[in-house]
Amino acid sequence: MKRPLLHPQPEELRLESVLYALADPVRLEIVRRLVTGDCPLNCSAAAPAHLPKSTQSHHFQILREAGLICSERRGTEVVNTLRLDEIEQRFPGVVTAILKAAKPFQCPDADGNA
Amino acid sequence: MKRPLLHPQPEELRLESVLYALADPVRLEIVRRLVTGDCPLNCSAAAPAHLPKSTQSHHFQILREAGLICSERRGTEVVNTLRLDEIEQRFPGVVTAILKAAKPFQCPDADGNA
DNA sequence: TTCAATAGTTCGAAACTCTTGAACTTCTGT
DNA sequence: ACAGAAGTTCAAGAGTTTCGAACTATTGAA
Repeated sequence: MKRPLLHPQPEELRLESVLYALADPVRLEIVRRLVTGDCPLNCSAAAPAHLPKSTQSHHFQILREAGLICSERRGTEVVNTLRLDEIEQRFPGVVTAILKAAKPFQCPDADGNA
Repeated sequence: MKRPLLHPQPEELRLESVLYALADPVRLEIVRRLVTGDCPLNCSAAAPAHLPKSTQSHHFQILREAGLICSERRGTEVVNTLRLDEIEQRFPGVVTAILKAAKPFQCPDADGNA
């Protein structure tokens, strides 16, 4: 079977699902990594080290179905990007405030400045 | 036994717990009711109608232990208030953005103005 | 084309959490 | 002291989460 990584449309995003997805330390960390280096990361690179692959896969599914990330197959790997703009448009300030609160020490911006 | 409604200190608040608490539709609705009418509400008044009391109690416990609400016994009932200022100070913008996103239609303020 | 390696996904079982009725505790008014 | 009101605790069934084992898809040789 081939379920091709379904992503919700912007209108379909549910606030509860977004919060639920971010309420897990592992998933919050994944999102944090995706936002800091703003290039697509494959699953292993985005997830904390030593996390079993099956657990990884589960977390990425939850992030994807909440609409937080977009995952595409690229050869043998799946690369992930944050859907930050869409989420900001639908729920302004929510994810940015969470990400700010989640990392009180380091705050590099998108242009690479510290 | 008498566990006297423990509340975490502001420094003890964990972002994950706050998000987790707000990721449930029932609890989000409770918080929404507590913020709109900004007077203390007892559990039955703050919770959605017809929710079993045991379930109510469970949800209030999670909100309390996440640090989102303060619950005090007042005679035979327990009255609840949002700990909005403390949470805003610890995680600026997070809960306010969530509450804004959670109610796109209605925004009556405390004075009864629309 | 076939093989092995790499990157993820699916399955299944144990551990954990959520929901809810039943029983219990606290406080108030009579 | 008793009945009633408001919550809490307990226990059981349903639903999740975690993670190893088996599986699938893609690539790059041989």
